[in-house]
Amino acid sequence: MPPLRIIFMGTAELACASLAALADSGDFHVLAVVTQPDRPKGRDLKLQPSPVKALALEKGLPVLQPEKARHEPFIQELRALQPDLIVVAAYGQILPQALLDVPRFGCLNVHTSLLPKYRGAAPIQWAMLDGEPVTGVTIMKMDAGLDTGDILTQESTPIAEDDNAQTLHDRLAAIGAALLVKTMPNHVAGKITPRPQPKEGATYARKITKEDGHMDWKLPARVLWNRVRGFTPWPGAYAFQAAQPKPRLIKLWSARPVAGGGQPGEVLRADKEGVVIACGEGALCVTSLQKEGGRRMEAADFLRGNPLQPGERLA
RNA sequence: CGCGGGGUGGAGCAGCCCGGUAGCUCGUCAGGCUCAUAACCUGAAGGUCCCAGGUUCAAAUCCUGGCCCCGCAA
Repeated sequence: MPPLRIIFMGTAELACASLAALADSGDFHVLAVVTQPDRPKGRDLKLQPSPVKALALEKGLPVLQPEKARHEPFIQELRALQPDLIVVAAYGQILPQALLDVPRFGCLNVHTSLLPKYRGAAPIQWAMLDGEPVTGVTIMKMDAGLDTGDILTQESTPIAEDDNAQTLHDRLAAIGAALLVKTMPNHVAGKITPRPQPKEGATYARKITKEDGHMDWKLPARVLWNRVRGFTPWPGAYAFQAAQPKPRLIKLWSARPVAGGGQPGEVLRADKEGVVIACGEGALCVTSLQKEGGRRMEAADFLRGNPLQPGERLA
């Protein structure tokens, strides 16, 4: 059997593992990589290629960057490539039915949740924020809805206490890539019967915003602990320390719930073990933190030059 | 040129505005105290103050250029 003719559509870092797996396998011929146009990024607001584009160039694969994938001229361009299959992972645009109809074996999507739970933009973070014990990856046959396509395969992974959104992301990316290359041949061979998603239990994982990372100390420590993990590395869990001329933003990189009580936001202790902050219920021991302008530090290092006194309130 | 903070013994910071002896907390090493210690006491070692120019009698400090790290914004 000749290699499957594949078009890969992806943008974010998450998609890179899948693209690499496809490109490195002899079973697939990647005709083109579709990714979002370069965007201004970084401190100089310079145009930056997406992680997927960077990888594609490294692999010597042709790159397409349409502003809108749904526009007819672009869909015709894809059609002309005569792909057998399109694989989509963290691409960032909704694809219309006309595009989904291009490849004869349809479009597959790598989604980082156990669908129908956590459809949408931020499934990894929300699974963690909700304190789920388990999450996973779903390979689905795409339809025109938002992550509503029929399920081909799924693989789960437990969410560990020391996981954060970054570690979970990396693990899911790897699992997804492996599951994808395993699923594709079986799908093409008709060995998999697509299962419609259960009607019950569907949830939507809305996009995370910068503001979500602002800690609300009135919430229970358990909830804030999940937020610290779920918002690391982006947007980061943060709080403000009173300072002149303006409050200083402090990012909380890692923490664990501990016993304790006090006014929400009050620093109860600050030593090499960490900075213990009272929450609405219980307390949070922050073990790794970073002030604006500074680099990330363990609590002991941070406190040497940035004293936090018991009684001080964070907002 | 999007806005801003920073680079000072091994770690984290102060000193810079207002040039003139390298400071603090911690770590390290040695000694002491102690049943003992991550605790306490005493002492010591350890620094091209990011780099290159400039101003000056004198630069960590002021000026110019460069490199690197980070927060915001996107």
